[in-house]
Amino acid sequence: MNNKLSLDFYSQADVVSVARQLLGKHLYSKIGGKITGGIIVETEAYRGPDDRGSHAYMDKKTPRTEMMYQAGGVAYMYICYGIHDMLNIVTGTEGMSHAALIRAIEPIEGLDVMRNRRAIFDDDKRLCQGPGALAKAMGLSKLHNGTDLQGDTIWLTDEGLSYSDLEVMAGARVGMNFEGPYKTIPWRFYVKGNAHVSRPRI
DNA sequence: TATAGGATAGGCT
DNA sequence: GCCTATCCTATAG
Repeated sequence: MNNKLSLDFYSQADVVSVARQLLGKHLYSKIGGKITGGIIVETEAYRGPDDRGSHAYMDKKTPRTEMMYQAGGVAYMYICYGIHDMLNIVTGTEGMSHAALIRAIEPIEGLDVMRNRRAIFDDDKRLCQGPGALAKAMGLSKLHNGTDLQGDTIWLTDEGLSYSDLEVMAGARVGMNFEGPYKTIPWRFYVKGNAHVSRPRI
């Protein structure tokens, strides 16, 4: 596997473009000696400091957001609603607080492991459908915050698959509970008609 | 220190 | 469709 995404990819300045480019890339994790992974089919871009939806809005620096300011190519993970772990890909250069949330993958590797972690045995399309579900299926938690994506714990590859603009939908991000332009800005990208995309398909 | 609320998912009406 | 578990984080006092 020599087709890991490079630092050049992660250091791109435009996180919205990166989120779009991530569709079709493969995401893998190796946790407890078990490899799981699949094709990214849904992402969202978070562009601090101007993005009100970002944890780094207004350049907010806290212990939690610290990882978002690292140079691109590491994981930013945090817990949402006390229950769900979220996996983000940090992008841009050091000091930029940009990140792309991975919301859903189409599982292709380690299906049995994912079924067991999720305790779902009769509906594979639900295994990684949504950011919390995906992290659980792949064995990821906020313990993996800061993981270097060039390593062998979490990594992304280009397997030659890409989706054309005709196959991709852009819409408002999920869970934006505030008012203003960033509530509805179309920074959520997903593969049209793909069964593994999470709920709100609008 | 105390407390309100969140980039969700699953179960129930 | 509506409801809420669950606990960490951020912010205020």
